[in-house]
Amino acid sequence: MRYLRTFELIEAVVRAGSIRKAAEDTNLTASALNRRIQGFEQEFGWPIFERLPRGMRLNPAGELLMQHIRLQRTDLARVQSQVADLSGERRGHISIACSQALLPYFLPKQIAIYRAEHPGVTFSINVRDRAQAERDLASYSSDLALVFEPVHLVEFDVIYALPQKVHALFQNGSPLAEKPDLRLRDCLNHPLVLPAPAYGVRHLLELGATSIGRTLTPTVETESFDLIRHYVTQENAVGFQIPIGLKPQQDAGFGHRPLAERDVRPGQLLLGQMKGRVLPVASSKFGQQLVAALEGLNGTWHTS
Amino acid sequence: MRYLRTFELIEAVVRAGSIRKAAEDTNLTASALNRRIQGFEQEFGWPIFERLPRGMRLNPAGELLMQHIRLQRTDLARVQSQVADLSGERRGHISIACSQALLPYFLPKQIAIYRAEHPGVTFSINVRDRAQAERDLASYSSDLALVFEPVHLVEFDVIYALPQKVHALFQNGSPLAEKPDLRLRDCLNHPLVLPAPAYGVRHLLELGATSIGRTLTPTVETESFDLIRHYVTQENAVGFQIPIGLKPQQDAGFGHRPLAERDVRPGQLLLGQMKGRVLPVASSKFGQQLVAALEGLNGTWHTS
DNA sequence: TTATCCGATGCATTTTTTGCACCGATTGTG
DNA sequence: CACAATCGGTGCAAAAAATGCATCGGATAA
Repeated sequence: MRYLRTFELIEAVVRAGSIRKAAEDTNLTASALNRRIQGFEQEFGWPIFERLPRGMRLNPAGELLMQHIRLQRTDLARVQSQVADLSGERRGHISIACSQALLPYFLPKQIAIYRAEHPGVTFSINVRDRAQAERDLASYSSDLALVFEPVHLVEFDVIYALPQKVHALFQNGSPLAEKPDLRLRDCLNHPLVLPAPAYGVRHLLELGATSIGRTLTPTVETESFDLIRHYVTQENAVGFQIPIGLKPQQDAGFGHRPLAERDVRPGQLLLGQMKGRVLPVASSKFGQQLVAALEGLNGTWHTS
Repeated sequence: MRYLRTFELIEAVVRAGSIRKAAEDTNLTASALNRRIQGFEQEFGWPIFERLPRGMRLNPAGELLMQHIRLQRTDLARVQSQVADLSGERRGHISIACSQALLPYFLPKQIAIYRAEHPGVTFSINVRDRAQAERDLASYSSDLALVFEPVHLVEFDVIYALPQKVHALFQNGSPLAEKPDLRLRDCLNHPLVLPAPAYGVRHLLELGATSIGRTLTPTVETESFDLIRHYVTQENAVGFQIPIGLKPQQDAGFGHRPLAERDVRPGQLLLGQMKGRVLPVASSKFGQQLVAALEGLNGTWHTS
């Protein structure tokens, strides 16, 4: 879009931090770029950058303008998506902020299903923790968020909520597989492989441990759910995950089963969007498909 | 704003209905304008106009684009207003859709009060009936609406609601001024000067008349509240208005008093904005001032 | 039929944008 | 302290884009 060029250039300067660097990125001369910025500021009525001896930085007015630029961009994308939709061809781009647990099975399958019917649609999958996901929505970086136990819930419209018990992962042949009911205290006797404190699973485990007067002392603490899954096959340790990221029969060398609800309360996997925002057609339809898929899981082992 | 020029031109073509007419309005050649439209359509990816033998008309894609253009414009205005606000000077433009009753006293006074403190702010006052007012908000033509008994109330965020009894207007010396309690049936014996059916006062009167088994047969029916006020000074007729458009002591040759509540239920004067929209600073502050002013009226004769 | 109004297009002209060379100012370094 | 390295800003000429003019072909109304 030619008429959005000025905005692109402004964003380039913001990213690069100086006109000269931004000029290289945008295949322009520093002088040309400089004058476009100055020209815009004149039209806009106020400077949007602070001139520092080492470059340019947005001033408060510039920050406000950036919000406008982002809104403008995503709203144009929405219109184009809707226009494509009414001419029959479903095009567009869907950007999702999601928890790691969705990566191995759920999202790949859902994306494949959607793309089978609408090959013109492309996807961005951004792995975000629960706080970042909300920021992503607020800055229009993502259309949909699918996260476990988000924190704030302001500016967040919940489209669907799927309950998820916390599952314990253990080596094949572990005695944990035998008990009629899996208690948290039994797990705590093993070495623990825990997600970092920012994650919802960890938060629920901390709550459960506190209520029985214990503290969690992780042997391995990580941000990678993948590592948790693989580590329990190496040592007789216990890891924790939510079932949507697990297969019903794990044949990768470990087993899993839900923790007793009285020890660790189930969390919620929330599908949401930014409050009040009208999504592009593609994102909206994909959201509907996700709701249907999540509804299908509800009541099955995936939620237990 | 130079970069919005294309949008202005598109709007000009929409208004004029043909490129050649729009070219005159915009001080351009038809050829230049034509090529800008074509250029935009190419960038946008789809035609936005239908080429008719007698001119141009928006196609469905164009209608969607117009929504975007309007949003874009008003959001830019919001940003500029906020920027002006943070640099101390309060600038901006406030657009209000309102009922006629607000014109004689209430709005002029409020605008004057606001402008005394913020001379940089300008106003548009658009007289709209209750249905049009909502459309104005939805199309971003107005920031605030101050209307009596709006109809739909979808997409409408009520900021404040002020109860308003329907008042009867009559010639000085009319027997209607004497009765201890003014009943609707007493008014119906006089010639009636009624607002057109689209107006809230008329609607409430119709309801009241129906409930006592009468019908309203207006001697004069008009869209002008001003005419109603003046007509009752000419003939011994009865007109109807809401008190916010009246002085406590009418010295213009007529008196007024509220109808009994059991005959005609009071309506509500609603201050509102479009649901979910973030208003520019100026509009937002003026809205707060209006709320304070309306609160001050509540409980006084203005609402009785 | 004829006159009229419409959008589209080739070509010359005007306006705008860009690149180049250079300035003054600030900062970090030896 | 000098010196090199950046930074944003500016005058001027070249390149690119937008515009105006003349004109075409098609549809419509009188």
